[in-house]
Amino acid sequence: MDIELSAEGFRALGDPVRLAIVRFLLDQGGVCCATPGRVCACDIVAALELSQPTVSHHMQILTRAGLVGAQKQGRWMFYSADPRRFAALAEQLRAVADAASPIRASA
Amino acid sequence: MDIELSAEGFRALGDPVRLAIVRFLLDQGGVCCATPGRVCACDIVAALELSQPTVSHHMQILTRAGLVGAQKQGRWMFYSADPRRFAALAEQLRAVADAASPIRASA
DNA sequence: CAAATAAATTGACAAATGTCGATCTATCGA
DNA sequence: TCGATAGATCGACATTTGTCAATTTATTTG
Repeated sequence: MDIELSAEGFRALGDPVRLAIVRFLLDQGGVCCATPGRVCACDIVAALELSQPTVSHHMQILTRAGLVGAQKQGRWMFYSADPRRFAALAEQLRAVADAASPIRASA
Repeated sequence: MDIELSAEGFRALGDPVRLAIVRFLLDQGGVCCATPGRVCACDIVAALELSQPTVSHHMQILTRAGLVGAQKQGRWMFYSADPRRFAALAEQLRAVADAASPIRASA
């Protein structure tokens, strides 16, 4: 319901690189150190061919927006998409779609 | 499916002012010249207390992203949220939520 | 402890973004 | 035709954003 919070979520998704990262998190193609359902930062760097600081920056934005969970394990940071947050944002858009439906209660 | 296109949609939603505009489009509280289901730019300027050029700019972003439809009628521009686009984006987020579900097929 | 590795932080910089005042264009009404 | 009004466009400006090289921090291993 909080507009500022929702905007942060959508803004985090409003970048092609970050959408690609999210997609990669789902694919989690079992690269070097991937555990089922989790992907480490190094995998993302390797897969998307971006510099390590750039990936770190994007992950910070995604985690701060609550879209991605981070979990440190030894040297590695494991990331995973948080289904609840995605579901919540999906719900909001669905609500707009329904409210904006051409079939509207005429006054 | 097109990442660049999706990113444009989410980016357009990633601003508190534009979210407020979308919400206002749904409320369409029957201000000065509002027709049921449509709101003119002047209503938005009045309601959100932004300058007219600023509103014009935001509406351009929303329409370019396909989230809002624009229709000129006489002196007025009527805007309305496009349910299809919102539904499409909602679907994408829902798909991520489902794919990222903690209950995953173990290999 | 020392070398190596994963990731965060810092500093820099170009590009994009949000905002407004001023102006221009189009349309309506007298 | 003229004045008023709705909205777009232009120009400017500060802020934010995306990116990387260089450095720092933390952890594992020889």
